[in-house]
Amino acid sequence: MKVHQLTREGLWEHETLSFTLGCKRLCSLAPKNTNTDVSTITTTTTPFDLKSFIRPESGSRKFGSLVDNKKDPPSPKDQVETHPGGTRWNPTQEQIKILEMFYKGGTRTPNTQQIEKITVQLSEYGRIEGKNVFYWFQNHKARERQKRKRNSVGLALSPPTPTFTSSITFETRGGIDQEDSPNKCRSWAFEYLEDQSWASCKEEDHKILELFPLHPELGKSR
Amino acid sequence: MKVHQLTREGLWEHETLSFTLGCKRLCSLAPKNTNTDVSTITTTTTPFDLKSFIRPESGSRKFGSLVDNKKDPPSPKDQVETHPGGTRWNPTQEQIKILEMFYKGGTRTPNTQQIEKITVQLSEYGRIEGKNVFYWFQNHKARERQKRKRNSVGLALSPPTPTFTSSITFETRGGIDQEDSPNKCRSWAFEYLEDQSWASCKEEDHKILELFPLHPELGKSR
DNA sequence: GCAAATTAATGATTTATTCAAG
DNA sequence: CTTGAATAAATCATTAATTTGC
Repeated sequence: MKVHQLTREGLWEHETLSFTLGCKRLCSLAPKNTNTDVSTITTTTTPFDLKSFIRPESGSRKFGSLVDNKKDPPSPKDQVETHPGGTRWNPTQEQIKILEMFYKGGTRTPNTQQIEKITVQLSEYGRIEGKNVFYWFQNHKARERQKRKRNSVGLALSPPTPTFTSSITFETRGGIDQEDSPNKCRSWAFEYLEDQSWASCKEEDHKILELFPLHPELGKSR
Repeated sequence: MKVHQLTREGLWEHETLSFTLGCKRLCSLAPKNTNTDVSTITTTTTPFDLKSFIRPESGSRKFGSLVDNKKDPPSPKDQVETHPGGTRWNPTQEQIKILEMFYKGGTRTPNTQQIEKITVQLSEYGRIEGKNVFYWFQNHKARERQKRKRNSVGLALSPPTPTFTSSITFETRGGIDQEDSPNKCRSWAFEYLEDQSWASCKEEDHKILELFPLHPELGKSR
């Protein structure tokens, strides 16, 4: 359904400077042996899925020395549900469950640290990358939003009882589950690039994590 | 799939795991001594601007062993223009110049590798982070777009000559400077997290960069 | 039963908007 | 008022559910 729109008109030719690169499209075929490195405690991914050489960028590994805590295959129900081919992330039941717990707990736009934390934990149940976590929250939030909107519109349009028909939209309002507001503190993944405080974070987990309340501010939503 | 559908009505109370985090808002006050580490060749930033301890997360450095190519103070015109206070990036003339070159060369949404490359290069002229480069392209693209739209609308609305009034919008059309289309290959910064192929990239710069054409595909624009 | 065809979900990207520093 | 930074909305694309004809 819905084929791609239509290509823009341009025909562009070259990049002035010789920057080129590995096409992500292709890369995505390679599993790109996730976490392991930066992740801290319990990582579970396989060392490297061969085939990773399909992907030019991933080239050589990089400081493999660093955290060489490369266990062998995962633990729980390992592969099976973890995108075997290596394309896009396919969350397992447990992963979804945990993610939803966070969501219900109020997490909407986790910052880099949170993302990595969550990623590490979820990696217990299958391969997963930080970006998957990030995207999940993005999408989940957006889709809850549109679902709610759709509902409210539906209710507004459909004639019958605008009265409280029990809790149809449950507690998705008020109380804890607010739109998002706080947490704008989320920094971006590039932080890893610049100051990879993550590697060191390992030892300060608790110390750091307790420094700030999860919802430091509440006003200033947008 | 589709299972978890309505696990929602839960009541979650606490975040099972004790995730909390460091607020980015605060962090951004700290310069967070950029690149140095990951960057490859010619890095120029100062080792670390002290004051970085304002930021809780940045804690200790991290594998300083890895690329210890930490030169001392920059070279060209060092600090001066590089956000002294430490808030947001304030590009120097040279940086803008180079960025525009890339833009005119056709770069719109550089991928992680490109970003880092560019960042390294630009860091010659002042402090800069990968995300600055990313945002610059995002904003520049968007604003060129809206500028163009505004112009075309303006022309459409204002009665006079819809004929070619020379090149008002210069080469922002056709030829080299197309909208964006390709380059969807851009991967996200999280890649650094997962597979930090960057560290190794240093030695394979040319090798890797020449593997793929910049605009591998042309259809499927959006 | 089962595999191709279709549809529904949802992961991943890009674009549009908004916020706010300077 | 320009523009760096960040978020939300829209869109694309792939996977799994499901339907359908055999």
